Amino acid sequence: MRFSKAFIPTSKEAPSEAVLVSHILLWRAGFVSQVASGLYNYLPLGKRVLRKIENIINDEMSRCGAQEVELSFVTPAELWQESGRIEKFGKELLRFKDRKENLFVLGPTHEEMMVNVIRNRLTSYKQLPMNLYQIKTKFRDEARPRFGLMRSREFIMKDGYSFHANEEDLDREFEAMEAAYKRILERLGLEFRIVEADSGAIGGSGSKELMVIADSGEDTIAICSHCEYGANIEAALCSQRSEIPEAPEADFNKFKTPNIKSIEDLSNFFKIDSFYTVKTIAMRAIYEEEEKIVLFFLRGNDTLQEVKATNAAKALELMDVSEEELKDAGLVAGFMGPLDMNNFTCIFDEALQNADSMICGANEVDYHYVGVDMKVLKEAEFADLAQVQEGDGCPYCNGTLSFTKGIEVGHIFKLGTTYSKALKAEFLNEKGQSVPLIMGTYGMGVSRLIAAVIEQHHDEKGCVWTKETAPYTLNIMVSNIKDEEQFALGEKLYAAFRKAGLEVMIDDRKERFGFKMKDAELIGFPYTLIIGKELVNGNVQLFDRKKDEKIVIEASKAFDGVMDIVK
RNA sequence: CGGGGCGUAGCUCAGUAUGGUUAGAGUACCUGGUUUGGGACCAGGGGGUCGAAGGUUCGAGUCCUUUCGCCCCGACCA
Repeated sequence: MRFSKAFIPTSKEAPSEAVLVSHILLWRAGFVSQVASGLYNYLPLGKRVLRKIENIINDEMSRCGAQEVELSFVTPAELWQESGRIEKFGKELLRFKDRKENLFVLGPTHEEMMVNVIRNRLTSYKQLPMNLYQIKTKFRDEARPRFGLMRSREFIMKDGYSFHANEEDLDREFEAMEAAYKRILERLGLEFRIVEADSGAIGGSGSKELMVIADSGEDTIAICSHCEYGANIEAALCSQRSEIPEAPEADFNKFKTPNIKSIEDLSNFFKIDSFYTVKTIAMRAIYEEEEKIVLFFLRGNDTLQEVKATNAAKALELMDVSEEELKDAGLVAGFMGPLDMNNFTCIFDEALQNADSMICGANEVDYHYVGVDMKVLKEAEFADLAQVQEGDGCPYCNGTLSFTKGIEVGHIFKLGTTYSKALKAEFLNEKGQSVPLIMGTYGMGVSRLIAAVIEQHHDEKGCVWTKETAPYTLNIMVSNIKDEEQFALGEKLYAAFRKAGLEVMIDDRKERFGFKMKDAELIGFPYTLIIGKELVNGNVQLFDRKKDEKIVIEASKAFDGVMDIVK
């Protein structure tokens, strides 16, 4: 491509609404432009990068025997009613009617559509397993799109779906997909971590997220200092505390604790470690049919992990409860405790199992119980509710956990039969029984990956694309196009590199050296071949964007010299 | 959906407190010239329904009302 003819609107200044470095640079370098909140145009350079990433994905998918399809973006609302997700997705589903008044939605993900495609077509165990995927525009009418391509409403996702006759085969495919996703991210040159994720209300036996490490990430992940363990904080586990503080000695008793409401006040008041206090958190749990107050109990030094709590309560979501509402329910803010709470659903954190010598609220203003043995609570429901903290022990080795921020670029999921049951996608097994297909789903945010690559690969001058992601591998920069020798050599090399199949751009614009160099650095070509003032000495220079250095090459050997480095 | 901020040239922004020439600057763009190794210089030029609608006023970018859009924090996010 000739720069003089290319549509690459670069800009010295950043748009005021952009905050994230990837958003700023992709905009400034002319890769994307914004249409409206959460809607972006891909300009020629952006489209090329997009295709690069898609090619890598396609390559790795075909190595795994997955087949590419393309499903309709507009999907009949009926399918969403059938699966029950039309309510669940709520306003994120963009709905509209056609001229015949039929209701449709723009696909935010395609489980329903894919199941619809294969049901009554994958009907025998002999046809299994099957893995079908697509790379396609998705639309989710997010309440709050932000951070440029990172979280847009219209975005491009690779979504794959596999179908199996049994759980073992799903496990095998899940691992194969994990390995494939790992290879994709490695080829893209990303530093990432595959972490355990919350499987959420969808159920299924497991899910993993692919997190690109970046300070700008929206997710917090806990990673082990020693082993491979990593988990989204929503699902992270930790080992049991190794150092147990000395237990306070006290017989069971009711104690006057005037105006002592917080855990901090309580541990100061009794001069004990908050480990021996019981934290009580009341939440309003929302269910499909009803809503009710659920009480969660943890050790005072732990904090409630809301996603874990939501799962433990099997609720759709949890809402905060105001002091007013607590009072109406007969609860005393600041003095709630687990004893005699038969009227409420109570869930205890596992750390409270067999806990002794505890201090907890007496459900009476200004009173706490001391010396409580949790064993008095018969048939209490225990679950993992506490959020892991930095420094906690790894659940699998003796390493410690630290927190880092990640960008979720992929999510792979063992779905099981949730959708095949809802949409009645069944096959005949070896025994001739009709059973639902067992499914896995594998998502990867392609447009988000573009932003993630730049989040990790940039400097103060601009983008630094890796060889596999760059829109063009080589930029030939003719310093002064009025210099006939420079111009002629540039054209000659441009033709030669093109013939050799290299993705090459020639900057033949009537601009000065500095101007063109700034653009080259902003755009982030991995290599720029500078044909300039050194030519009178018989030399050209190859600028390496990542190393930020120029090496001199004899002009007569430019082609081979560059090919050796660039290929 | 709650809280906050901002809408003036393609982009960055001044002007709005206290209403008053023909609405400005930088940058980008066009023409001519000079220049040619780090976003050059000189001269000339094009480009604006001041987000929109309504109102107050002799007069509104500026005041009032309504509304739309964009960004940030939070809620939310298979």
